[in-house]
Order: sequence, then C-alpha cells, then structure tokens
Amino acid sequence: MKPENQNFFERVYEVARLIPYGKVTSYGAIAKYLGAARSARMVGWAMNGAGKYEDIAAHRVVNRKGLLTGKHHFQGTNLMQQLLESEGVEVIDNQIQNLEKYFWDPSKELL
DNA sequence: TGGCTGACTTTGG
DNA sequence: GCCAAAGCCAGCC
Repeated sequence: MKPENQNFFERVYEVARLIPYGKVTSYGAIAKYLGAARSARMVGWAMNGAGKYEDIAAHRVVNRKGLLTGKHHFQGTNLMQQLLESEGVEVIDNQIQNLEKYFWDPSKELL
C-alpha cells in the first residue's frame, strides 16, 4: 500500500522503515518505488531529515554503487558502517561488499 | 517569484 | 572499463 496522501518525504521515510534487517537499498530504488525515479537525489535529501526518526534506518540506504555516500551526514565518522556491519552487512572502506546479496529492491519485494 | 543546492542516476567520450 | 558532464525534481533562501 502506498500512502499517496502523505508528502514525498513521508513516503521516503515509510519505505526506509520497510527496509528489512541486514538489507540495503539504493536511493534510485526507493525513488522508483515512489514513482519518482528521476528524483533519486530528493530521496537522499529526504533522508537528511530522517536522522530525527529512530525508526528510519537511513544507514541502510546507499547509492547504486553500494557506497556509503551519506555516512558523512551521520553523527560518527564510521557510524553508518558500524551499523551495517552490526546487521551482518559486510562493509569495507565505506563500500558494501556483495551488494547484490544484501540489496533489497522495494519495487520488487513490496511490489 | 526565481534561482541554487543536493546522501543520485544515466549517458557519452 | 573508467572519468566527466548533463538531467531531474523538490525543498530552501
């Protein structure tokens, strides 16, 4: 179910909450799921305000390369990486290893 | 109201 | 296969 009534940001947060434990996804995937594939950057922008919400796992969202581009926005320097590693995701040098293995596409999983 | 910015993506060289 | 540039949309100044 897609909460169309909510704003773009709200939708992004909703999807971010739906990301399973130990899984990651890309901004583009979320944007695509929201019907705004061209607004991938906006997804990241939306996540900028997601840090206020504990329910939202912004650290599970990375770019399509699997690179933790948003880690710089986290409190700690390597907080994002540690969080992912805590969930069983192998992260080396700010980049997720075996991205295909951990990748989670909302447009396919949630369908 | 208009213009700049950005945690991206895609395409071209 | 890797580097550089353009595009796109929504929020903010």
